[in-house]
Amino acid sequence: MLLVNTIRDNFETVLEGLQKRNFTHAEATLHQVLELDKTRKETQTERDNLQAESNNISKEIGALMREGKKEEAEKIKSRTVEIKSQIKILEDNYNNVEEDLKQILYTIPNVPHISVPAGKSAEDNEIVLEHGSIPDLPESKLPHWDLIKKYDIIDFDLGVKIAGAGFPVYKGRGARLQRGLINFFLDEAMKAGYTEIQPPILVNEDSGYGTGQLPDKEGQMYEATADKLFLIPTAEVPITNLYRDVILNEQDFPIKNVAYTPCFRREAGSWGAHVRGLNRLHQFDKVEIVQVVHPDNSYEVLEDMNMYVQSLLQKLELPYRVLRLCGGDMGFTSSLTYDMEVYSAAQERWLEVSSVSNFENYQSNRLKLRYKGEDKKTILAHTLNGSALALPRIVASILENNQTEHGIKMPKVLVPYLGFDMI
RNA sequence: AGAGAGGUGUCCGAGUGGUUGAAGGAGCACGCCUGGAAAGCGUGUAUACCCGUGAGGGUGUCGAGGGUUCGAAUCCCUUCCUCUCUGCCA
Repeated sequence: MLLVNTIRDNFETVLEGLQKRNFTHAEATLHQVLELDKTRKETQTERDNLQAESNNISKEIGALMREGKKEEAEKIKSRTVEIKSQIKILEDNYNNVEEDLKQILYTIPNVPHISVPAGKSAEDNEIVLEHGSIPDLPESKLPHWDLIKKYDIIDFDLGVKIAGAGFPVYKGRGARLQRGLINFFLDEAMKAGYTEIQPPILVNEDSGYGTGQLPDKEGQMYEATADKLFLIPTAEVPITNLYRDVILNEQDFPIKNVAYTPCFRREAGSWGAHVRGLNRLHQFDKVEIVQVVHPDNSYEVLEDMNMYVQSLLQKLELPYRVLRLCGGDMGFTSSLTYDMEVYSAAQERWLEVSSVSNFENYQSNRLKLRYKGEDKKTILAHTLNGSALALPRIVASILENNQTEHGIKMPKVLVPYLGFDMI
C-alpha cells in the first residue's frame, strides 16, 4: 500500500497517477487519508500524554509502597480512576481511526510510473516492439486443442474426470514437453544469476495480505478452509513473502530468486474460444523470477528482466511483442508493467505469456521489507517480478506455430531437454 | 492425533507484580594499548509511532490477542508456533 507520507508530500503527483488509472474519487479519497492521519496523530499525542501521567502516578505509588507509606499511596490511587477511563476512550478512538485509515489505504492502487500511458483497457496498451515473423501456415492448420488430440499429448476429458474443467492431464511427449520447458527456464535463470527456490505451494493468510491477494481477491484463490491455507495463484506469493518482516543490508542487493511452481486460479472469467484449450486453466505451471532491489535502480532492473524474458522467447523462436500496459489495464499493485505476448498462429491471436512489473515500495510497505541505509535508517526496498515463463500458452504457441504435415517441430533449444525433436 | 516442555534484544541467557527496555555473557562499532595483530581496558550497541527546528522527550513493544491491577516479561484466559516422547505416514 501507499505510504501516507508519499501522499502528503507528493499530493499532485499521486493524484494525477491515480487518475491515469481511472481510480474514481481519487482526490476525495486522498484528502480523507490525510485527514484521518492527522486525527490519528492528534489522538496519539493526547493518549500518550495521559498514559505518561498515569505511569508517573504508578511510579509514585511504587515509591510510597516501598517506603511503607500505605495510606498516602491509597490516596493517590483515586486520581488514576478518571485518567484510566479517558485513556480507554482515546485508545478506542485511536484504534478505530487507524483501522479506518488502513482500510482506505488498502483500496488505493499503486501510483503508475510517469511513462505509463493513460487508458481504460487492453486496447490502450502501448506496443513497445514486435519481434520475429508470423508463420505462414496452410489452410489446414489446426488450433492447439485439436493438435493435442491428434497427437494424444494433453487430455482435458481425463482432467475433468479426476478434477474438473481447466485441469489438463499431460501425457507422453506432452508431459515431457512440460518438464523440458520447466528445466530449460530454470537453467536459463540460473545462468542469469537467479537462485532457485522451491517454496510451499500453500500459503497462510499473512502471505496473502503481504502480496495483495488479500483482502479483496480471495475469490481468485483456492482455499484449504480446514487449515486456513490458500493454494498459490503464482510463485510470487511465497517467494516475495520470504522477505516479509525482513531488514536487509545494502550489500544483500540485488536478491534474485527463481521458482517453478504449479499455479492455481479459480477465476470464473469468460467463456468461448478465448478460454478454450490451454488459454486459461485452473492449474498451470509457471517459472517466476522475483527481485528485491535498491530503490535507486529498480527501473534498470525492470529493463533487465524485460530483456531476459525476451531472450527466452527468442531462444524458443516464437514471434512475440512487448506491451507497456496502460493505467487502466495494469495490476493493482504495479507501477509499471510490461506484458509479453506470443503469437499463436492457428488461433491467430496474441497470447500473454509473461507480465513483468516493478512494484516500487508498494508491496514492501505491506511486507515491511526494508534495508538499512548508510545512515542506519531503515528504508523500504523495491520488489519486482515476472513470469519466465508461464507454460500453457507457450505450449499452445509452439504446437500451433510449428505444426507440419509430419508432426510438430520442437524448438532446437529444447531438444536436449526433450530427447526428441518432433511430436 | 495424544502426553509433556518451552517461546525474552543480533545470538546465548537471567528474570514470577513496582526506576526492567529488560542483569550477565557473546557478537558488533569506536577509542586506548601495540611496530602490526591477538589479548586486555573503556565507551556504545533494538524497534515503531508521536511531540520538538534541534538537543531531547513521550508512548507502545519480552510469540500474538484479551483480562486482572494504581502498576504485568512476571498472575489469569484465548490463540499461534517450536521442541521432546508416543502414534500414524511419503
